Amino acid sequence: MKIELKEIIAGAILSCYRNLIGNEECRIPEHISVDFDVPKNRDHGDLTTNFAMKYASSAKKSPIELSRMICDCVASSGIEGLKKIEPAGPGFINVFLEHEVFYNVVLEVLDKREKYAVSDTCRGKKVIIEFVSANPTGPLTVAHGRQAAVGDALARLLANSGCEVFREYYLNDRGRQIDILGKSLYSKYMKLCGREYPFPDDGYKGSYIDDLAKKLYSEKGAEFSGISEKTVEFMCDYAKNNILEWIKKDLADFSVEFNSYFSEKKFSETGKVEEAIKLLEKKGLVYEKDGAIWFNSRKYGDDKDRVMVKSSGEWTYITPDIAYHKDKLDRGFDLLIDLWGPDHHGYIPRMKAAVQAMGFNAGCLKVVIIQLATLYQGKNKLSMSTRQGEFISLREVMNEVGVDAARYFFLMLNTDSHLDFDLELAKKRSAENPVYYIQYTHARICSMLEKYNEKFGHDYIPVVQPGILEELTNREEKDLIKKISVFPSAAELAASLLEPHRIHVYLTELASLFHSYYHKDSKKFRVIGEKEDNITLARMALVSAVKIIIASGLGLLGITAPEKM
RNA sequence: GCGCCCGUAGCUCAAUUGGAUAGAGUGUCUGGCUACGGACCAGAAGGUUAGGGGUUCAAAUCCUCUCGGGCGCGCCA
Repeated sequence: MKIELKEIIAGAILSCYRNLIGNEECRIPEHISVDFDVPKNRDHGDLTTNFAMKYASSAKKSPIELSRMICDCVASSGIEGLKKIEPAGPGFINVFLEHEVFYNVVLEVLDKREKYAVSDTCRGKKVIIEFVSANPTGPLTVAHGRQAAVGDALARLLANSGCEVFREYYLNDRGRQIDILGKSLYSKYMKLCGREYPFPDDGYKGSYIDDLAKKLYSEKGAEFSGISEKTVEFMCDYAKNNILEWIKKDLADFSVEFNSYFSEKKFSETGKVEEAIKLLEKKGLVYEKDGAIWFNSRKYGDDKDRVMVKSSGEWTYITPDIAYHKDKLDRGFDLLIDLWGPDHHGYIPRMKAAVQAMGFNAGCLKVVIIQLATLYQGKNKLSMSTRQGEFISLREVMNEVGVDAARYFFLMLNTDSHLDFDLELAKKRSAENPVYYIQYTHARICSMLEKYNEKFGHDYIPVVQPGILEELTNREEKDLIKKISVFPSAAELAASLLEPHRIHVYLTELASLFHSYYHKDSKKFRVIGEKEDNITLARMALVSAVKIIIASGLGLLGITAPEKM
C-alpha cells in the first residue's frame, strides 16, 4: 500500500473530524490518530478504521452518525486514488482504493526488490542483542537452538527496521560450574592414566567428557597426571576451550554468527565489576548486612534486596552481570535485548532495578523469555540435563531435519508458548514441515521463470511498461497484491513486538494465496500464455513480486529460498 | 503461600494488540493435472476461546475470582 496515500486519507479524516466538532464545545482528545487495518472481509474495503467509534463520545455523537459525516466530508475532498469511502456496521469507516494504487505496489516491489520492506523507523538506534550465552560446559541443546534461531531472526528484523544491530554471546567462563567441569574432566583423564582423582558429586556425566579425556590423553599422554591446583586450572581451560569450539561450529552451521563472544573471565579482570559496585555504593544503594554486601533493589521495584558480595568475599552470579549490562550501556547501545530461558524470568526485576540504579531508563532493557522446547520421542518426554548427560544436542537435530527446517520450527511459534518438538515426527515427516510449503512457492515460481525462457527464448525481464498491469483485473490477483502490500508493516510489527513468528504467519498466508491462484481455472488464470502478450507480462510481474517477497520473508528468518527442491 | 507465563477444533498452533462471520496445518471424509512443479489445490466435518462475574457500541484479547498446567521465589549458577 502506498504509505503516502494512507497518510493523506488519515489526514483528511482528522481534519474533517476537527472541522465537524470544532464549532461545538467539545473536547478534542490530546492524542488522536487514525489507525487503519486491512479487513479480512473484502466487502469491508481495502482499508478500514475504527476512528469514529473511538472518538464518537468526545464528539458527542453516535459512532454511526460521526462515521457518516466523516465519510461525506472526506469523499468531497477529491483525493486521487481514493475510489470510495463509506460508513459501515457500528461505525467503521471503510476505504476503497482505485486499482492503480495496487499496480503501483507491484512496480515498487520489482524496483526495490529485497529492500521493499526495509524501513528506517529505527534509524540511528544502536541495539545489542544478547542470546544463547550457554555455559561452555557442554554442547548446545535444542533449548539453545530455539534461542539461537529467535535471537538471530530478531537481529535480522531489527536491522530491517534500520537499527544498528550487534549480536553478542555472554560467555560464562569462570566460576563454580567451570570448576566442576574441569574436575570432571580431570577425574576421567586420571582414570586413563591409571590414577585416581575424585569425580565431583555434581560433576558432568555426559559422554563428551570421556571423549575430551581421551583426546587429552592421546595428545599429552600422562603429562598432567600429577595433582595440583595448576592442573585443575589447566583442565578447566582445556575443557571449556574445546567445548566453546564445538559451540561456535554448531552456531556457524546453524547460520548464526555473533559479533562478539564476551568473556566474563576477562571482564572480571578489568576492574569494571568493582567499579559497578562502587557506583552503586556512591549512590547509597548498597549496604552491609551479615557480613555480605547487599544491593537495595527493592527501591526499584524488586521484591527483595539482593546480595552482591557474599560474606566469603566472592561475587554472586548477578554481580558481574550487572556490571556487564552497565558496560553494554557504556558502549553506547540505546537498547539492550536479552534472551533468557523461563528459569530466569524471576531475574528480570532485579536486572531492571540494576539498570535504573545505575542511572539508565528501565526501558533500555528488554528481556524476551524464550519458553523451553520440550523434546518428545513419540509420546515420551525426554528429560534434559546437561550435567546428567541426558540431552539431545542441537547438532543432532540439525543433522536429522536440516538447518532450514529446524530454524523454521523454532521460529513458527510465539516465543512464550512452549514448543513440543517431537523428534520422531520431525525426522520422519520432515518433508511435511511447513517450511517446505513456503519454499515450494519460491521454487515453483523459479520454475515458471525457467519455463518462460524455454517458451519465448529469453529470460523474463521485470521491467514493466505503464498500463500493462491493468491486465491484472481478477479478484485473486488483487488479493495477492494486497497481501504483498502489507509485508512491510508485517515486518515492522514483528520487529517492534520482538515476535518473529509473525513472519511465518504472514508467509503462510501469502503462499496459500499464491498456490490457490496458481491452481485456479487454468484457461482464465494461466500465467504464461501462448503469446508474450500484456496479460502474460502482467502476470509474470505479479508472480515475480511474490517470489521477491517470499525470499525476503525467509531471509528475515535466516532461511534459504531454494530455486529447486 | 507469593510472582511470572500458558489454557482456542481430536492434536500442534494463529488471530493485524479491543473490531465486523475466531482461522491455518495435521488427522478423518470426498474430489482435482494429456497444461506453469501433485512437497500443490477445491470441498466437508470439527468451537459455550478452561469456567463464573465485570468493563463498552464491540472481549479469545482488558479487570476480577475459580480450576488446570509450566517455571521461578538461595550469601546456587
